[in-house]
Parts: sequence; C-alpha cells; structure tokens
Amino acid sequence: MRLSNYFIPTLKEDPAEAEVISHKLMIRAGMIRKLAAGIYDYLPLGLKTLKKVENIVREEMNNAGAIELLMPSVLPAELWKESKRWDFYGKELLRFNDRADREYCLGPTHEEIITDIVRKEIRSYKQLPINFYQIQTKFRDEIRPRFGVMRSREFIMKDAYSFDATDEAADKSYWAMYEAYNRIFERCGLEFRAVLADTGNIGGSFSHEFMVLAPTGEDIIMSSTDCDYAANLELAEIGVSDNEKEKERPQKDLKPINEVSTPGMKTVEEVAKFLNGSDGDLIKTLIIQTDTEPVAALVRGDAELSLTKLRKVLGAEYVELSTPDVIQEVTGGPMGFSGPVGLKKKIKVIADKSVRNIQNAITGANKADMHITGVNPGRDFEADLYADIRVARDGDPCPQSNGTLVSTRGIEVGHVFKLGTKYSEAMNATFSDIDGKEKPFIMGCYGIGIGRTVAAAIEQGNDEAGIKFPLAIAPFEVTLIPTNMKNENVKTISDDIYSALKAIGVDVLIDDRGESAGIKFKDAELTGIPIRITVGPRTLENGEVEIKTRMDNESRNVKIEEVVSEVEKLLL
RNA sequence: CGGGGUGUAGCGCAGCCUGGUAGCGCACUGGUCUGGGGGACCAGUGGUCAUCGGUUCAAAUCCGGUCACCCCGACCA
Repeated sequence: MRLSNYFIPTLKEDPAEAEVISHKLMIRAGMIRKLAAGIYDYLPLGLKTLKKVENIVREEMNNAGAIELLMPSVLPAELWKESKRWDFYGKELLRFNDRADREYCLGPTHEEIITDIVRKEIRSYKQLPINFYQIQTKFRDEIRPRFGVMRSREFIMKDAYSFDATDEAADKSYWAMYEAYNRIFERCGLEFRAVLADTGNIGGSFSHEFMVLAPTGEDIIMSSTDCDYAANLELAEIGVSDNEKEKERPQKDLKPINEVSTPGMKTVEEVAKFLNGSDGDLIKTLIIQTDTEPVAALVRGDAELSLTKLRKVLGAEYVELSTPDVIQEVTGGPMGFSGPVGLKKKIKVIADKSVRNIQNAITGANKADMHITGVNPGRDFEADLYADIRVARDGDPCPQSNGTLVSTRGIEVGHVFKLGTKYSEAMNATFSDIDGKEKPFIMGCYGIGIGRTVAAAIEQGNDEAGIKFPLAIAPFEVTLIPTNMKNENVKTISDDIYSALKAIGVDVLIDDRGESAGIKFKDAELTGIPIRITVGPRTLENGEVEIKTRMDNESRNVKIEEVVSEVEKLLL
C-alpha cells in the first residue's frame, strides 16, 4: 500500500474524550472515530487490524471443525419470547417496531436464532455434533459504554454454537473450543489466561473466560501460586485456611452476650473502632433478596460478600441487596444494625465458613443504634449453612493446592460456556437419538470480541510513542520510509524494495508522502507497525538501509540486497 | 438510573467570574527555504460560541429548558 493513496489520519494530541491508553491510541493512530456513545467508525487502518484478528479466528474455528454462517442482526421478538429472554434480558436489548408494528430487537447474541435454525434443519443424532459460527456486528445497549471499543454498544463478535447428542460429546465440543481459543490468542501474540467464570445471564453449567493480562483491565483474576487454578474474582474459591481447620476450637473465655449502645454507627469500621475491636471481630449481616425470599448472609467484618457465590450456593436465579423496607420487616431494625441474633422473622441464614470460628463477635442488635458483643456462633445463633460466600483476597489459600491466591487484572476477550439444554428445551429443539427418542440438543456457546481483542493487544503493547502491535495482528507487517522524496536515489531504491517485498507477499506500507522524515517516524511508531525500513541518503552512502523493530525499538543497518531476506527472517 | 463535569474553527484549548471587537496552538490553502525525529519564514481560509427560550440598549458570557458527550457509582457475554 502506498500511503499517498491511503488514509491514516493521525493526531498529535490525545483526544479529550478518551481515558484509557488503547482508546487514545486507536483514535490517534487513525484506526477509529466515535460516531455516538459506544458506537465507532472503523477507519481503514482499524479495519485492517480487525480483519487480521478475524482471519486468525476464522482459520482456527475452521480447523476446529466449526462451520461459518451468517445470521441477521435484526431479530424478531417471537424467538426471544420463546426463550423468555425478551423479558429477562432487560434494557440492554435494543427493541423497536417496524411499519406493521411488529416487534424486533438488535441481536446482542444469537442463541435463539441458531437454535431455531438447528431445530428446523437437524433431525438426527447422525448429523451431530455440529458447531456453527459467525463473525458479525452485535448491539448491546450498555448502561455505560466506555473505554472506546473495549466496552462499546455496537461491536464485532465471533460467536459459535455447538450442538451435541450427549453430555460427553458436548464436553468434547467445549474443550475443542477451549483449545481453539488458546491457539487463537497465542497466534495473536497476546499474554492471556483462561480462567473459571460465572455463567451470568447467558445461563449454563460452567464456563471459562479468556483474559488478556493488563494492569488496566476491568476484571480481576485470582490465580494460584502453586498450581494452574485461576478464576474470576467474583467466584474464585477459597481453600480451607489454618484456623478453619481447627474443629476443636478453644472454648475458653466465651463471654455472655451484651447489648451496647453504638449511636449512629453503621459501618464496620466505626463500630469496631468504637468498641476497641478489629474489623475481623464483627460479623456483618446482609439481608439479601432472592427469587423467592429474603435470606441473611453473614461474613466477617473484614470480608466482602460475593453475590455470585451466594447465588450459586442458594441455586437462585437472582440475588441482590434488600431494600431498607425489607430489612426493617425482616430484622425489626433499620439498615446498618442487622445481626443474626433475634431476627424478627425466621429466615434462612447463610454464613461464610470463616464465621464459624469467630469468638465473642460483635453483631448488630436489630435495633437502631445498638450492637451486641460476645456473640458466639453455635451458642447464640445457628446458621442454616456454612459455605464459601466471601470474595477472595490476595493471600487466601488456593482451593486446589497448598499455594495462595494472587490477583491480576485482565481484559475479557473470549468466553466459552457449556449451556446444556437451557435453550433447546425452552425452544423445543430436539433430535431423534439412536434409541429413537426425541431429545433436546446439548449446547455450548463461544464468543470472542474481535474489536476488544485489538484494544486489549494495544493495552498490552504500547509505549510513549504509540502502539506496539504483535506481528500477527498488526495492520501492516512492514512500513517503508523514504526520508526524502526529492532525492531520486532514495525514491528509486525505496520503490525497488517496496516492489520486492510485495512480490513475496509481505504486507508493506510505503510512506511516500512529501512529509519530513520526523513526521513519518512519528506516524510509524504511533501506528505500531512491527518492522520499519528507513531509506535515506545517510545509510545509502554505504549501500545500506536501516531496519528497526517496533517491539524492542532495536535498529541496525543492512545491505540493500539483503533487506528482503532480513525481513523474511523477521516475519518467521 | 443516582452523583459530578463539559459543549467556542477539523483537533486540543483560552475567553465566561466582572455582558460591549471571538482568540491561541496544531491542522488546512498558496509561496520560499529545509529534508534522519511532529522544521522555519511570509501570506491566507475557516466559527449560527450545542440548541431553544428569557433578562438586557447589548449575551459565548447572566437565568431557565432541552440535547449531546465525558467521568465516578450501581450494572455488565
């Protein structure tokens, strides 16, 4: 490509609207422009990068046996009503009506649509397994889009859906995708990690997220120091700690319970300080609303309740913090003074396992401005269940080895789910099995955010000068810079090298603008093209040109005749 | 949806408090020089000051409504 015939509108200054580095750099490098909140134009350079990622994804999906198709992005309401997600998906689903007042939405994901295709077309177990995928624009009306294409409303996603006859076969499909994802992100040149994840409102039985490691990531990953255990913070399990192992806890000095006045003190810190205790001496009692009934969740004062873990423990669809009204009704006291002793209503009490061995704890008294000291689990109240319901922290024991958990930040670029029969049952999608019986398909779904992968690569690779793209997904492999377009020798040799590289299939951009060398260098660095060849009178005197690699910013001079073979070596 | 903020030339910003000539840097156009790190000089182009209304002799500036965008939070494949 000749830059004089191309379009890369770079910017010298950071755009005011951008906050994170990838967003700033994508705008500055002329890859994207914003059209509306969370909606972006991909300019040529951005599109080119996107296509590189898409091609890697497409190749690996095809290798893994998945079959590409394309579904519409405007979807009729009927299918969404069948799966009940028309009601459950909420405001993230952008809905509208056509001229005949029929209801539609813009597709945020396509489980319903693919299930409809499969139930109409696949009759027999003999046609299974089958895995369809597409690379397509999605729309999710995010509450708060941000960080450019990392969390946009309209975005390009690769989504795949597997259909199997048996649970074992479905597991096989799942792990095949898991492996394909590993290859995809490896080929993209990213540092990433697959971690256990929550299934969220897609539903299903288990899932992994593929996280690109970056300090600016929105997600927190807990991983073990001694084994390969890694999970999203919200559901990272906590191993049994030493003090939890002691079944025979010392029964000394159990104090009687005692009501004390704690005027106006609602937070753990305030109460602990007032009563000369530490945060860990408190048992925090949270009243949680579930699908069916309110429950009390107990965690140590220095810990944080994980709603995700609680939801799993309860087997509930939804859990959320109760409103003050419900708290008053259930506990008899106002918000901020709840405790497990003397609850007004008999409700289920779920305690974190770390609560069991707290002695002489402080809890709310279920009365305004009152707390109780000397509370002992087992003596003063009994939990219906002790379980792991708190959020893991750095240094917590690993659930699978003797290691400890450490936190890292990541950007979720892919997610694989084993769905089971959630959609096939809801939509009556069945096949005839070998025994002649109609059975629902066992499904899996697998997503990759294409644009987000590009942004994540930039978050991972950048410096003061701009982007450092991994070779595989860089918009161009090589940029060729003639430092002075008025110098005939420079021009001729540049053109020769350009033609030679093109002839062997190298994706090369020649900066044949009449700009000064400085501007060309700045743009080359900003756009992150991995290999830069500089042709200028200085090195030409010795019959040489300069080769510089963007990733390590190392440069050296090579003979003109050797440029092509040197580039070939770098591309290997 | 709650809290905060911003809208002035293509981009980044000043001017607003204290009402009276719309300004700076970059970019852009023409020219001369320069030619390995966003170069210099000369001459230019470009704005309904988001929008609607109010106050005033006079509004970018003061007041109110609306819209858009950004940040924090809750939320989130």
